[in-house]
Amino acid sequence: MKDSDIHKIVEILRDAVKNWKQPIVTQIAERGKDPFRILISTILSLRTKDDVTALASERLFSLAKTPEEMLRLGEEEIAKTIYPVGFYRNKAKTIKEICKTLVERYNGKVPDNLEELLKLRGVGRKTANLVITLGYNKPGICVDTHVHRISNRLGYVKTKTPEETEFALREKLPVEYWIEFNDLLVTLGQSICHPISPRCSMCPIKEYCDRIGVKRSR
DNA sequence: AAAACGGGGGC
DNA sequence: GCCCCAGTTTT
Repeated sequence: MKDSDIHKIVEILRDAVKNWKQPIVTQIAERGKDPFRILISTILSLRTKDDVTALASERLFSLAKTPEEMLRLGEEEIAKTIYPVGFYRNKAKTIKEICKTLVERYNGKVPDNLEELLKLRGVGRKTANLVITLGYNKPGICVDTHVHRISNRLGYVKTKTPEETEFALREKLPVEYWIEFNDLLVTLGQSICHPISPRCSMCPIKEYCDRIGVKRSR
């Protein structure tokens, strides 16, 4: 693709994703933009299917809605509640630790900037950027495996790691698209642009795509 | 750079 | 049965 194609691509995807299933964290974000809910839901969603994540998130938030309330739950209780998300013991520990830090050092509020968010145990660049964009509506570029894969497949960036992709996008992606870019590409990635054997024939932006690294497609 | 965390679902 | 999944931390 040409760099100038990005405007057309975003425009097409904006229209197309309305008809597709939205990523779970985006769904949760739309219910009420509570940064704490976004943060915890994102932690739960790591390497875990959407429906399982949604169920676990709903159960956990029915027990506690704030860091203070959640801190009163035992680690075992959290683990039992969020089961069967992947890495559930690990995540229970992470959630407990994050709540403790939020209450003790951040007055029970989720930080609204990258630097502070990244200090939290279990929060990497992907999670931190998602909280900033969905929770605080601030410019940020959240790069997960979908964004990393598709940005390279399109030929928009040429990078080896998600972190490199984030910095490359910061250089060339128009800032007005930063917040929504992640949601558009994740939705496309889950519906059509799969890691293996993507369904290129029905992709709305196929005419702009270089298909870098795509061996077989449907 | 690679391993570890981990259960569920698709094929 | 084998492989993959909105990652991050540890070795």
